[in-house]
Parts: sequence; C-alpha cells; structure tokens
Amino acid sequence: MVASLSTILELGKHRNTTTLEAITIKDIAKALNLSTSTVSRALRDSYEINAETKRLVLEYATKMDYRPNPIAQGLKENRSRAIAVIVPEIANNFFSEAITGIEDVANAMGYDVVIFQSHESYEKEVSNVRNVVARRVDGLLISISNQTKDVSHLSDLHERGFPLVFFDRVSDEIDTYKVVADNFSGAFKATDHLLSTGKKRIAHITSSAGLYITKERLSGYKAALEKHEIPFDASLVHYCVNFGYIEMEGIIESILSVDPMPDAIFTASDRLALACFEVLSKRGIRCPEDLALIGFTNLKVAHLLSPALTTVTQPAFEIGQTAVELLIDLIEKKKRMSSTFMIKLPTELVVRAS
Amino acid sequence: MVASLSTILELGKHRNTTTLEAITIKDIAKALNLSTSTVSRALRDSYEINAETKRLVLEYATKMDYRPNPIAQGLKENRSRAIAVIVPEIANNFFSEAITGIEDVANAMGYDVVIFQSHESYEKEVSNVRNVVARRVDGLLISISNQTKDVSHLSDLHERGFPLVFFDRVSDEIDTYKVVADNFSGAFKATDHLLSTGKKRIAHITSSAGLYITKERLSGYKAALEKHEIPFDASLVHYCVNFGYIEMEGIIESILSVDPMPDAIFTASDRLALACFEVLSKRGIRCPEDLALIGFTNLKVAHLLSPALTTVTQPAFEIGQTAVELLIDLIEKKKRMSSTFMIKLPTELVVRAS
DNA sequence: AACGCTTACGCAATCGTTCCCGATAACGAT
DNA sequence: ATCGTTATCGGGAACGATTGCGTAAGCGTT
Repeated sequence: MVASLSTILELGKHRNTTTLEAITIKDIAKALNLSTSTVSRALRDSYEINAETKRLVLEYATKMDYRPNPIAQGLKENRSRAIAVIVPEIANNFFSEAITGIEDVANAMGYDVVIFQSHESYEKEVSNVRNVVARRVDGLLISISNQTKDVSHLSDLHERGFPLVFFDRVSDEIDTYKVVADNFSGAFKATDHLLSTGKKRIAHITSSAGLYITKERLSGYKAALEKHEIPFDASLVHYCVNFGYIEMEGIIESILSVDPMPDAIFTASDRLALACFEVLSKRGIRCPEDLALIGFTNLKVAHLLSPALTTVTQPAFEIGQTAVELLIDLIEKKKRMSSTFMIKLPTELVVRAS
Repeated sequence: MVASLSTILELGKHRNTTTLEAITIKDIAKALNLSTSTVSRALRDSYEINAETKRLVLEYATKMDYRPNPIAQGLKENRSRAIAVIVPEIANNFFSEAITGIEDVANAMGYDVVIFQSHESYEKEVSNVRNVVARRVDGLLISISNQTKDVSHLSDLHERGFPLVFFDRVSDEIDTYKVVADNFSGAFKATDHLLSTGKKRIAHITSSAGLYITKERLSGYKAALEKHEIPFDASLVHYCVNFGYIEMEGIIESILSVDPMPDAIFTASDRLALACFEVLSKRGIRCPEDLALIGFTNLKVAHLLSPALTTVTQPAFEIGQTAVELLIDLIEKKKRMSSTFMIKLPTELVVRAS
C-alpha cells in the first residue's frame, strides 16, 4: 500500500527548493516508500511494475521535475551521450553552417555537441584529440587542420574502435566514413566556367598539398583544362599554409609576375577566397576584366561584394547532418560499416560578376 | 613490497589494446598490488603516500596512459566540468567570435564548452535551457533570443543558485553578471558620426524593443540627436523580429516613403546590417549619396563590401572571454558576487565609405 | 494440501573515483 | 612493558542509475 499522491506532494513540498540539488531516484523512492529499483523500472516503463505504481511514480516525478542524472547514467552505461567536433575554426561560414547541421541532428537524437577548434595548428589538434578521449565522449567528428600531416593521433583512436567520422578535410589514411562535397566536380565546374567564358590561363590557390580535398580539387581543375585542351602548368598552382593576408600578398605577387600573366584565379576555401579578394581589391586590380576570380566558398556575402563573387558553394549544413548521422550509426552500431566510406554531396556553381 | 616496474609493464603488456576500454584506477591497483585508495591518493600526490609508491603508480599510470574518468569524477564531485553556451545562432560573426573567446578561456581552465542555438526562437531557447539543466553542466552563458520576453526559465535557474552569466543580449530582470559592449557609446558614436557628416534625418533599424541592448542603443542614438539639437522622431525607429529579408524589405519601403525621407540609416547587429545592405543594393540605392549606412556589426567583410560599410564593432572575443571568466568565478565561488553586475567593453567606430 | 506459476517488488552489485575511517607497523618516550 | 606518534596503506561507503537475481504473495491446479 502506498500513500496517496496528494499526501506525498504535501510532504515533498518541504524539500528545499532554493538549493541547486536536483531530485534523485532515491528521493522519489523514499517519498513513495518504494525501492530505487522499482522507481527506476517504473520510470522506464518496465512490464514488471504495477500500473498503479507506475502512475504514482510518474506523477510524482513529473511534479518534482525529476530528470535522470546523465552523469550517473553515463558512468553506468559507459557513455556520455555527447559527441565532439573538432574544426579548424568556428568563425568561418562553412564550418559554422556545418556545425549547425551537426547540432541539429545530434540534439534531435539526444546527443550534446562539444566543440573544439584547432586554429589550423597540428599541436592544438593533437591536444584537442587527447582532450576528447579523456572526456569520454561517444564519438568524434573532425575536419583536420591544414597543418596536419601525421594522423596517427586519429588512427590510434580508430584502431581502438573509437567512433570517428571525417568531414570536409578528410584523411585518406584512415578507413572510416568521410563526408565531403564533390570537390572534383566543383573544381571542374569552376574551371570549366572560367575557360568557357574565354579565360586561358587559370591560377589555382588552394590549401595544403597533403589534404585529400586539395588533391580532388586539383584533379577537377586539371580535368577541365584537359577538356579545353589546355596544358597543365604546375607553376600556376599555389598551396597555402596559414591562410593569412601576408602569405596571400606574396602569392598574388608571384601570380602577377608570371609571363604570360594568368587571366583568372580559382581559389579554395572561405578564407583563401576572402584573402585573395582583399589583396586584389587593395591592389586596384579590376575584376573580372584584368583577372577573373572564382571562389570555392560558402561566404554568405559573396553576392554583396563588389564585384559579386562567383562561387562554388558546398552543402555545409547537409555535410554536417550526414556526418553526424553516420557517426551516431557507428556509436549505436545500428549498421555495420559499409564498404563505401566516402560520401560526396553535390556542389553548386553560382555565377556572379567576378 | 611491490613488484618492479619492468615486471609490471611486462604483465600489463597483455592488456587488450585493441579494445575501447580505458584503464582505470582499479587496473592500476591490481597490477601494483595496491588498493584503489592508495592509487587514487598517489595520483593526487597525497602526503600520506610513500614517495617510492607514488613514483611507481605515476610511472605505471603514465606508461598505460591512464586518464581519470571525468564521468566518474563528475558523479562523485557532483559537477561535469562543462559549461553550456546558448546563442541565437553560431553562423554569425559576432557570436562565433564570442564563442572562440569563451572556448579559449574555458579550455584553459579545464572546462568543456557545449553549444546550443536558439535560432531566435523562444521555445527552442526554453527547451535548450531544460536540456542544459538536465545535462548537469556547471554553468550557463546565454545571449537570449530576440523573441524572448519572459525570462522565467532563466530566473528559475538563477534563484536556485545555478551559475548564470549573460552576454550581449542580456536580461535586465535578473541580477547576475552581464557582459556587453558599450552599446550606448557605440550608438552615440555612430549617430554622431552621421550627423557630423551632414546627415539630418537618421533612421534606426534595431532588434526587438524588449531587449536591454536595444534600449541602450536607442538611448545613445537619442543622445547624439540631442547633441545636434535634432528632435527625436519615433517613426524613424524600426524594431525587427525575425531578421529576415522580407521583413527588411518592408522596413526599407516604409523608410523610403516617409516625408521627408531619411538620409541615413543606423542598423544594429550583423544580420540586420547585412539584410539592410542587401535590400539597398538590390534597389539600386546609392550609398552614401542617397542614403548613408552604418552598421553595429562584427562582419569580417565590412571593408570588402561596396561601398565599404562603416561600422561600430564590438569586442566580441573579449566579451566571450570576460563572460566565461565571471562564470567560472561563480562556479568555483572564488569571489562573491559583487554589486557591479554590468560590465561594458568599449566599442570602436570604423569609418569607411558608406 | 502441496505444487508451480505469475505478478510485483526489493536486495545488492556495478560503473570509476574519492574520502572518511581505521588498521598496522615501526619507533621513541615513559 | 605500555603507550602515543608518525608514516603508510586498505576497507568500504558513498555519488545516481541500472539490472540480474531472489522472493513473497496470490492464485489456480491436481
């Protein structure tokens, strides 16, 4: 026999509501004269609990605004219901949109998202990864830094069976899911567009040579050149390391001094496109008359620049969503790793003035 | 008597390194023939543990790459060493920069940052807050949504002693730390600049009327008008709700149709400035000839727009840093709440073409 | 009446860590 | 010889939730 709910609530009212202490399963058990196991089972709607008891527990829990302590659950179930995301930087439209996609899906599935930034530093990335494993998150989504050559900090994780999914800046040394934009096709479309509009010599400013996406984009660039029967000139390809303004100035300088001078530039990434645009406009170079420009970027303001920047945009939000869905699949072992690790989402060429 | 380290490592080598299972304090205890309490104390460098024992434990722990399980520690210490941040949206330069500041300090202090977005929705914000308390994070940093009128979901938290710090979009109903830019001064500088360059009628497009920062900016706007002895005209102030393009079109429409027509616009926030800029350029309005424009924004590309946008920029990174420092003070009760809750950081007027 | 079965619940262990109590030596002081 | 100290360590109970196992009560069956 258990006391009536009204009686119980009358007693419960004396709980000190001014403290931070949350109500636990024990408090409920004590209040209802039940054991913690019964309360636990009642809350999880176990078949072996009497309907009336369930009702009482549920009602009391609701009134007292009971929430299971996820830390205790995590300890018991050896999981944290949190996933980590490591990106080069958050203040970048592509990544912030991707993170929004990640957060969208993750929260809906009951996961929290813990964010780390590598700031394009290998050391910071390694320390972030260390942090991530120490934190016992359930999985990791990562877009590796531009400086990262050695991915052993990640392959270690992967070999130990830790759920790991790459997006955008993926590693080709580790066999797990990778979600990227169709970089080949995007680069092809961009280059092809420039060539189709009469440009002949196209410089390519891109991220570090080791990155998979860099290679893919270079292939697309080359394929378009081939289509238009223009020989590939390696001296027109510039690899960036730190994405800064100074570095970009040097690159533009060297591009302008080649003979014959290029008549178009195809840049990769938000930051490179922006830096390039900035240097060009500072130098008073007319665009697209002197030099056409096309960016592989997700800048929100591309159409507001002057001239409006022609871009290849990536489905950042969807990339984030897809990546986190795969990660949660891995975590919850819903499906076994398929053989198709690489998932490519279509890019879009948005032709504007530049 | 304990075994030598080499012997122990020889034995430890047989641990299955291909599993995800991390080494625990128990494993160390078993391997070294000690109790868990001794190991625990040795690791925390307790005075009551023999130096030699400490050395052994530490050495073994290092070799085996032992990391204390933060979930277990959290359960024991009733804390998670994580803080939550709720912002309207991450894909916004001001907020992403602020978050970078937050992450910077928080990680250095050993806290993780869990991010939630309200997407300017009151309901989403409330559900985010619910999530946050359920997650047992140690504290909350929040910039409230534009739609939020009722802050009872936050005052509840605050009354229960939950560490809470506002930044940017603060509430004036709750007495806790608030970190903001000096909105009054920023708005004053912006308006004063416009008036000093000969403008007479200045429209003000701003966020929702209930927000504290909206009021502060309006005050700064009014003060500048007063300085130049121009009467305040309430019909020139437009409050935005959802920050969308459609809404902005209507506002610009009504601004253009007033008689006499305003000759300048002062907008608040990244999104508003951008939307306003976009509508104006779509309509082919010359700027600053027909209509001058100044934005209260942290857009990175302000100088690349055409015309380059004159802005009042906020110290977003520092706002984030300051806010999280105060929050951690609250969490660790280092200092008692002082009487000065409101902390204002200086803004900067960057004069450009518009 | 003795048995088995179902229903409905409690006990206690568990997750990894911390920490309050002891416990046990060794050693000097009385 | 007895006691108090000091130095080192272990036992075991927490923290909150989950879960395998045990079991009492109730009921029907033979």
